[in-house]
Amino acid sequence: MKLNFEKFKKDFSLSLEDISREYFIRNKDNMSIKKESTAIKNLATIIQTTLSISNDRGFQAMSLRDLSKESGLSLGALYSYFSSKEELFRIIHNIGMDTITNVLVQNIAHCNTLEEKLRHGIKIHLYLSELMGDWFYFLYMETKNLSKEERKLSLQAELYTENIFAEIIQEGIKKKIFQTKNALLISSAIKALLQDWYLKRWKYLSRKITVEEYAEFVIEFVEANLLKNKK
Amino acid sequence: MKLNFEKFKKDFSLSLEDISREYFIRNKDNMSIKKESTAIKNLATIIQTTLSISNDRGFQAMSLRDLSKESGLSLGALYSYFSSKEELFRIIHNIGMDTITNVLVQNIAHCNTLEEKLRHGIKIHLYLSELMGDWFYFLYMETKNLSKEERKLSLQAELYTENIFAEIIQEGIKKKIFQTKNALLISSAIKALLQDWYLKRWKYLSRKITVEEYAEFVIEFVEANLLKNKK
DNA sequence: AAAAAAATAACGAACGTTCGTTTTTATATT
DNA sequence: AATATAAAAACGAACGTTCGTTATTTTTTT
Repeated sequence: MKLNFEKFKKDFSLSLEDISREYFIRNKDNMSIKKESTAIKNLATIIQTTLSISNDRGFQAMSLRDLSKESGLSLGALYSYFSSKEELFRIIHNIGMDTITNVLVQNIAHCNTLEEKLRHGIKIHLYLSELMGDWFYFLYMETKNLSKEERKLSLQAELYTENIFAEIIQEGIKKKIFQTKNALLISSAIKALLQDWYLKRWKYLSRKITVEEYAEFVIEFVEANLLKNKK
Repeated sequence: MKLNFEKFKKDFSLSLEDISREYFIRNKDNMSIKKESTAIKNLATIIQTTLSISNDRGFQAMSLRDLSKESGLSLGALYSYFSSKEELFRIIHNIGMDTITNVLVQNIAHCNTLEEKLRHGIKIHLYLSELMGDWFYFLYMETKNLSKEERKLSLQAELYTENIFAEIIQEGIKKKIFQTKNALLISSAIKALLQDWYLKRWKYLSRKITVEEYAEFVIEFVEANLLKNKK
């Protein structure tokens, strides 16, 4: 049950090609590209290049000519994989959301104690964002491109994660394991600390802090509050 | 010495007009608008509208026709206040950076105890970001528009704030007031929690959490770590 | 040779920007 | 005080360029 990053990384087999394959299989009827291997290869390239340019200069600032040049596909070829720039955004956004949500849901393990549950949740989030940093950063920074209604859905996803922690803490309070008046604020703070890891990658990278070290820190930081008068 | 938001708000007299006035006076030689009152009025409108559109849809997504329409100034008139869209960005970015830095530097008070100093720093940051939320959000989300070199300067500003807290904590460790192995990580976490306040305004607003409540929470949250084995 | 995929070329709309003109405001003259 | 003149500010149509997108042609694969 003891989770570390190496183990998570090994079990986490989702490559960009896997993600592209799943998308192709689900949507092959509406796609003009017939051959699976070609579709997957190019989809993976397109997504990777888009994430890379967007995270550097912004999705709006990326022209399709940029994408063409940096992906090695012609303008015409690109349009075999999406019908508009807006759709390209939606594809990446939706794939990212779904993938992340699925991995999180599947990995929220049933631990023995609530303390373990809390630690486990924090680690899973951090480890996943370590492996899918591009996606997390993109989803966070490019929400502006969504319509008003789509944004609301995106906000609910934010609250969803927060709620997972809130529920653990609430239950802990009932069972008198945790002690705090601010269960929701603490959940919110946890979320902020988890996000900092992928929003400020450059900082932690330059300081040579590993994801495991950071996870330990966050856990300690949070537990110092929840177990304040316990120890 | 006891600081609360109401007091800070009253003492903080900087309006958008004040900021525009200072910019005008500094740059009047290079400006085609001669009359101070006109320049200030329109500069304030331009800045406010740009911040508003940018924070909603993104600076890149804002066309100058949008800005013209929503500010009430014609396309031609706009170009009397800046020489290019890029310059408009730089003007707002630089004014924002300078203003915020100045206010912070001026308000880092010399408190009696280190604990007070820490609390004071947290409050000042939160109160200021409460009053200048638009600017903070803009500066955070639109860094992409800067050149590589300008970005580096921007990152150093991020580290500057962090360092203020790091130094307080370091000193506290020396004097055996605080206790932690992770002074820098805690500073980094403080920064993340302060940023969450203006990055997730919608969330805290909808939960009706006031800036004072949040400040109290952050202080409590941090002190629980620094004073762990003290109480 | 037929089908699929990629590359090329072209289109109209929208962009940032400029500029000749008009409107408004301030100054000078009667 | 009223009028004439000059300066300042605002206007919006038009320019060249770049954008997303589509139609056509070429290349590759089966």
